[in-house]
Amino acid sequence: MNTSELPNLKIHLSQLMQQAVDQVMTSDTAISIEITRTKQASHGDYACNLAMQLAKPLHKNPREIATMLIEAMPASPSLEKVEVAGAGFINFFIKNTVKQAYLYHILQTGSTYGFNDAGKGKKIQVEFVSANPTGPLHVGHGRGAAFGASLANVLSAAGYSVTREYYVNDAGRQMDILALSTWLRYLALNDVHVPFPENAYQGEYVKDMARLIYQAHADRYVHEPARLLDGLPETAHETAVNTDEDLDQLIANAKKILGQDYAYIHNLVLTEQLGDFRNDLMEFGVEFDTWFSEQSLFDNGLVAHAMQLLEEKKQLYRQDGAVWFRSTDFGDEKDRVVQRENGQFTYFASDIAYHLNKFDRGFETVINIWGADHHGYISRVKGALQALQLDPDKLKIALVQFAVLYRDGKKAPMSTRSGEFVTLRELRQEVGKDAARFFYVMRKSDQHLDFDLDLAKSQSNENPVYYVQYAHARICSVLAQWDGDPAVLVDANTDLLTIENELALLQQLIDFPDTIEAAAKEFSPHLVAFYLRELASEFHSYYNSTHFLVPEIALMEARLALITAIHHVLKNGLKLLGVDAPEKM
RNA sequence: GUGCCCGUAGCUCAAUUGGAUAGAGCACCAGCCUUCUAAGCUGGGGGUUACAGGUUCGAUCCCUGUCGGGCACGCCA
Repeated sequence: MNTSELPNLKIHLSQLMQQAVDQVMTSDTAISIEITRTKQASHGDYACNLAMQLAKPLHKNPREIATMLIEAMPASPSLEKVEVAGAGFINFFIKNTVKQAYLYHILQTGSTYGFNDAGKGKKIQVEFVSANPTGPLHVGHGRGAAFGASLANVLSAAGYSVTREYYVNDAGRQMDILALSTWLRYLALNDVHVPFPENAYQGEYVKDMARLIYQAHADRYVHEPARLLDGLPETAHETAVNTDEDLDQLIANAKKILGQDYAYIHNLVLTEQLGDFRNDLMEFGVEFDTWFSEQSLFDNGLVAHAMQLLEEKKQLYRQDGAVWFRSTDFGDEKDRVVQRENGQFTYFASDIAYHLNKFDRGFETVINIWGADHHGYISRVKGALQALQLDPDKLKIALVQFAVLYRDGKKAPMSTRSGEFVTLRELRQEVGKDAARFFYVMRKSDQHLDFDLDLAKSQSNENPVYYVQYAHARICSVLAQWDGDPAVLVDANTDLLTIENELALLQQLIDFPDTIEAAAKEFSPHLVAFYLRELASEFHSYYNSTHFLVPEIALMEARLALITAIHHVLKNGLKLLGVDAPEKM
């Protein structure tokens, strides 16, 4: 058999059904032919529910239609038999020889088996994490990172041309607050003490950055501390401030006092934080093609440009000294401010410019991965796209629910500002990259995730990742003991793979490309995780019931060919999820 | 109060998006190492899919209502 032209069985069957439909149907009723895998062996390998769908338009009972379709269907060398079952299902039984023949295909494609061209090379962008560079990444960001990276990998494997992007919020007030926080800590190192604002960044990493400046420049950035509390209430000398207004006044004072030097502080904290993120994410197996600066949107005039376009389309108006976008025209609950009374653009304004820019860069589909707390933001961004005459359906928002941390059976507090959180780095150090990555994508992204730290730390066999990795390691171990040339396995006589376990494994291997395609289509990398666990389960069962290194050479090589194929699929699948496939455990 | 998401075994989660008898893992019970790694395997009990209606050949999935949980309702990001 020519292995390079092996048909995708689902596509093959749907083509057969299409030809049957063309024979049976005279009118051109709109139909969609869905071929699904069956759950039970007695129902064959694949099923089609078309006859039930056609019952109403044809005014006939489904079983009768099913019989007609089967009779009209061209013969296929791949099929053992086709049956009508249940209420009108058409069940397809695939010949064992076809399943066995797939093994050659898998062995030949190896590290690329499972990849397909469902995406047809369409340019797609995945923007994820995009956390404010104002403090270390925590376990909440970890979920977005794991989900986004896995989704991007899956999309890539499904034939899309994927760009992974991180949007850096380097332009806003939060960065000013971090710069101020760092400078105040630095002043303290120089014995200039001001009560540290309650709503500034409290974390230790702020003190670390302050120390960095102090060690390199001593008191170089201590200027006129007496003016620091200008315009603030008298109490600010004794008690820490805690209102937004007071904090903004402090920032303004800092900018005035530091002058040109403010940019140095601002830039240093940004560089430090981004460097830390990049390193942290890299060790988590997450890398980006583009780090896109929000500030660059202002510097390159893209925000002004976007605002001008909206203005031309009469989508902006002035009220109470601010500039508003008519998002209610596009289904939002209320209109939104794009430029504040003080002249500053809002985050929303730069976000409009950013999304306009994404489509200007030629992406056919743009995926944003957001925390679930941002869901109220969707309608205004899509509204803005619509106002700019872009198709809002080309922007897909994948909301990732929060990961709630449990320690000693109790909820762990999570607050970035107060510095009370478990960092992603700590999580990795405690449970390992692989367990963390797998754990994160074991759940559907729109489900809340209970992250039990004690369980994850325990390194016990409750961690599902070990189960899959162990299957991989066992195969490597067997192949090492065999110590033969893997090339000979391509010529193995796969007709000898006839026991139930082996045929089930073959079918699962055949399913792998379909799983990747479904995961890409549904933005559901968890399907890959579940698939891998099921494959590992079937393999472990096989391993326990059947000996591979048997004296009969032909039988041994057939079995080794099978487990080699499993080895490839486990490895390829784990790679999509950012999990290592160790050869020994 | 209004909007969005969610509610499935004791616990944590699936269910090919409307398909056949709702499945796994933990936990619990009983077995399997003289044999390629026991981080494994085999068997067992566990369910009114929160509740009540509706739509149709068929509903965990779609619609309405009730209850319960999360999130969002800024000239913050």
